[in-house]
Amino acid sequence: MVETRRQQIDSVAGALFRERGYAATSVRDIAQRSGIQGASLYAHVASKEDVLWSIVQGAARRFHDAASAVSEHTDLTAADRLRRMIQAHVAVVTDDLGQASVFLHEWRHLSDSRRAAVLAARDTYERRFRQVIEDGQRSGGFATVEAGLVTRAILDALNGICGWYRPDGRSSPTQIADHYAELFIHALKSTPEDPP
Amino acid sequence: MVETRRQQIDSVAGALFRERGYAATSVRDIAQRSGIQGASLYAHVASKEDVLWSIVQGAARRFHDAASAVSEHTDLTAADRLRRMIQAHVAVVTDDLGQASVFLHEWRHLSDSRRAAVLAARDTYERRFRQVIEDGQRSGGFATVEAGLVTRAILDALNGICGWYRPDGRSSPTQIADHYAELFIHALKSTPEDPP
DNA sequence: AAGCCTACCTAACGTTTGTTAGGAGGTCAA
DNA sequence: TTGACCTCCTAACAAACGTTAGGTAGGCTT
Repeated sequence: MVETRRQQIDSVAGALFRERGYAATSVRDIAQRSGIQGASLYAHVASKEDVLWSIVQGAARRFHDAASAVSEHTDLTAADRLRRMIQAHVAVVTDDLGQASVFLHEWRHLSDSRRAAVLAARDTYERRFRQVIEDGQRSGGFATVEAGLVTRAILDALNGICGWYRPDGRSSPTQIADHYAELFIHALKSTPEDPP
Repeated sequence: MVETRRQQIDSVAGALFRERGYAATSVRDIAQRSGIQGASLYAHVASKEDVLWSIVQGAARRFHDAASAVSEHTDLTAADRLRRMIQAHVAVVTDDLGQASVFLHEWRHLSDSRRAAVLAARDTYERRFRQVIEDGQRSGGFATVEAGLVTRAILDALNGICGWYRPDGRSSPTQIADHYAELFIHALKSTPEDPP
């Protein structure tokens, strides 16, 4: 499949926004790295914000799809579901660092209604994690800790990967995901002092 | 103690940089919220970057001091040291969200040499956490997990507090710190399958 | 060959940005 | 009272910004 110019622009912009932030990236920067002049970008996009929106939407869909695929497996234990959700999240983040990073950090530059839509999507996504933790607490596998705070800790840790992950680094996405899953699941496992 | 205009500017700028990002905050924004006109800011600061640098330096010092105070307690177990470091970190973050957030997220807008200095300070700070984890692994209290990855997870989770903490929220800084400390220390505790 | 469409270039525009320079008013010390 | 200093205001500057408009070249279809 041949990448269209629009797809290239989105990809280039995603990387630049990750490197510099949305506000510190100009349309001339994006165009230059795409191999065209600044104003030529407008043959493909309506506005700078449209590029941001396109990237954010793409990421939102990927995170949503990834989480949905796991959520439907109610036959699994909460621990296994959490593991799979962590694995899915890490996969989405590391598969396109620019896109994920923009979704996680640059959405605030969107105009009001779009920003509200993104926040809603992020809340929905976060609630899926929280639900799994609460399910685990109800079924007794997980300790009765503050589910909201734990959810935040997990997601912030997962989202931080955007900042330091390098494809040529020591750990592969799968290894990172497995380590993180082990860490947080172990953190949540009931101890003898917390009987169900 | 009366706040000087410079201190006010740093404080205001810290909050604005946290809300909007450095690049999307203009000197006119900072001045306006400080109660003066844009160009008047230059009676107090040399440049916009100088404001950023001032904030980043202040935060760097606070994080460093907080961690140093704990590191010196080699009489404590690794778990207790980690607990105290987490508590100290949360205290610094929540005590001045703007300053902490800028140190954690906006430093990349500094010029090259200053940016390098900040990165070095951040690395030093991160290494303190890692050292405690490795000490715990050596003494047997902590599981033999990837210390680097665990350090990243912990710090990313702690740094994420900048984004969602509200002084009028449900949890006080102390509660958050205690929950997070319990979570990560429990995550690191050896299990029966990991004998020392 | 002619016409249409797409994808680009170039020039330009109005706005915003970080910053400089000159001036005025208020305060303080001699 | 005078002079120096500080803190602000205002005007202005050069550069950068996101974007629009007009034009050209190439490819495709009839």
